[in-house]
Amino acid sequence: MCDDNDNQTYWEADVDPFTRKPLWDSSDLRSIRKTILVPGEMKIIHNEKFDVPMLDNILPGLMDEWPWDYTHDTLISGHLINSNEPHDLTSQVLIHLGLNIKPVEDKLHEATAAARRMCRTKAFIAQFGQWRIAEKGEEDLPSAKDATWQFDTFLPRMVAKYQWEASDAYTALENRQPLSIIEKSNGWEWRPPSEVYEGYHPWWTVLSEYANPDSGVLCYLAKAHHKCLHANDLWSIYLERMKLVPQLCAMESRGATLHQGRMTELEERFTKASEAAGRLCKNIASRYDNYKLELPKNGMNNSLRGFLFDTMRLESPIKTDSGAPSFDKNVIEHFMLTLPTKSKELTFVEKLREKRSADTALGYLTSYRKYMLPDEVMDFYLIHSKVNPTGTATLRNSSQDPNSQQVSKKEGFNLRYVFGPLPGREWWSIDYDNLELRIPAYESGERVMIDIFEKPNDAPYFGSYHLLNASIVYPDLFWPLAEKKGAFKEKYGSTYYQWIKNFDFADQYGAMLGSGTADLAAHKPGAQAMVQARLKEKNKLNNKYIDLANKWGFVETIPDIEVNPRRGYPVYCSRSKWGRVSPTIPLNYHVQSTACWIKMRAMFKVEEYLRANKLDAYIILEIHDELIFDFPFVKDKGNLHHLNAIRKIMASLGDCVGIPLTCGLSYHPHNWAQAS
DNA sequence: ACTCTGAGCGCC
DNA sequence: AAACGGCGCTCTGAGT
Repeated sequence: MCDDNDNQTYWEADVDPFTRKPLWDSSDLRSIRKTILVPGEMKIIHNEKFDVPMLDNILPGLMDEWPWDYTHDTLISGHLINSNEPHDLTSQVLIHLGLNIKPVEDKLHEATAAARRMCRTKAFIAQFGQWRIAEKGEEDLPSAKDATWQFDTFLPRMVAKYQWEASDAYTALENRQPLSIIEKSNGWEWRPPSEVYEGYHPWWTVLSEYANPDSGVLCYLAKAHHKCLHANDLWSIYLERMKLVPQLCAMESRGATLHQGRMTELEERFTKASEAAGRLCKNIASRYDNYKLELPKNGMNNSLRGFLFDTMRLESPIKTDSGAPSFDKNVIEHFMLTLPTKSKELTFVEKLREKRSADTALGYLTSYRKYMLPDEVMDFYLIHSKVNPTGTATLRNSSQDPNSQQVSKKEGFNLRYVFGPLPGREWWSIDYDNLELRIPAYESGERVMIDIFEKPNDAPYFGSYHLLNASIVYPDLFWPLAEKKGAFKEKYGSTYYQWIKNFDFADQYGAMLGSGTADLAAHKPGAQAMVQARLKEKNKLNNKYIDLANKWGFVETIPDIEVNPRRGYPVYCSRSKWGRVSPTIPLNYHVQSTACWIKMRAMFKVEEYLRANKLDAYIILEIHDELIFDFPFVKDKGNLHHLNAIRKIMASLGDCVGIPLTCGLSYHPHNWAQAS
């Protein structure tokens, strides 16, 4: 089924590496997948009545045989079966059941869009008044983004009803039945049913015709998923993973608190900064042949582009993905270093940077305003970000509306300042130390790295991976400063230390030897080759996972001895059109996902601890390798013993996958920005 | 009016 | 052929 050659197709690799059985229990996966590209017709489970019938009417007996007492989630199982595939119901049903419900969805979309258009016409408004149509940016629809029509799926039926009840035919009819609405080029008109076709206008039922198969197929999909999970020894992993659902729900509904006063304070400061910088930019531009610069609200627009590249004739050293000259923060950094001091150009670039930073921060604050809800305590508000445990191709959760995993901690723009505990509460955060470095280090047995983690107080590295690499890449600069803790960082904080940090992240995230990006970050040709020569074991591990990914299509997390010692969570790696997995992906996915598996298991045990001790304390935010806690305020860090216990629990989860771990603790009594 | 993409930028 | 991983959000500007 799966031989190791370059021409293997995407789905031929979906084989369990242990049993060598296809991960797919369906009869012919290839033909099913092909149907994704060929819209087909599905037998719609249709009910003649207007009202959506009970599920049991559609699928008799289902309720009796199905274990509904346990919350099953096809998103969780779908992700476990193939982390890299679309997990929306339409795609999953197509893949696992060979049913295409897309046409029903499309019909609903078409009808809703048409109804929305109709409601906006003068004739309609004259007859029925102004109806409210969902629009982007409305205050009480904060999560309405592009697919606003989805908020109006009730509309076709409502329009049909109003049109029918307003018609003369309706009142004239003894045996009252809804008529059909016919769209004509000159508007809308009514015809009695006999002139159209037998039955009703589709708008009466377009929503239920969408909803019925939607709920119906879900049951069969769950069955297909479960079969697949059992067949591939993934059931225990699934059950463990399902514990996440109620816990994330609880986290979401509790929310995080923020203080409006602090928010206003920042908004005022950033608004002033943005306006001042923007004015200066425009003034400078006007000195170039009276250039009328229109600054974008953020990022880039044609006016700014024209001024930078055509009028000022700046030559960007970096190109965007599409090959156009870029002017992002790296380019700005470049020009700050190279443009002549006191030149108009330099001032412009500086001011543009100030404006962008202020605008970006303001943008985030605006989005927090959009989503925040009043709390019971004066001037405090709540934000309930949505957490999606199947939102990434790895085991990370994604966060949405707003994304609370990207709250700025930039100097001068630290937005964590607005978040913080209510009066009478306090926040704590615990994060893993070097989680994503420790995993490959211990897994590969890379002694040099392990020593750093195990001797955090010893010279020359004092527990710092950055310093290790600095010693390899800049030996002449490093070794004279090796004996004193912090000396290298102090002397080269904005140059070599910063560069080696950038290098480390590039290397950690898989920058390829030969591409030169890591070397560029380190400002030293050959840097990556030097580091890789020292870290042979880690390099071998990288190659191992690249090979595995090419062979099987996925890599696995390190097996958890408490859940399933035989296999880990399979994480699928996408292939390029030439059939091979990009070599930057496999180790990355493996490490990132193992890290998140550990953190997820830790969350369960921490929750147990909190409840077992009857604490009025909660996990309120999760940021990949970090948990934020809301505790009742106790003076003199009176909760410290609990936090230390939790820290121990979190670290102990490393034992399940054989990675020794430690955690760091921060105390936020006033706000999230301030830590002690 | 709606749809889609690219660019830019925040976090880990 | 080309390689720095994972995300979400906003605005732009062109296309439909």
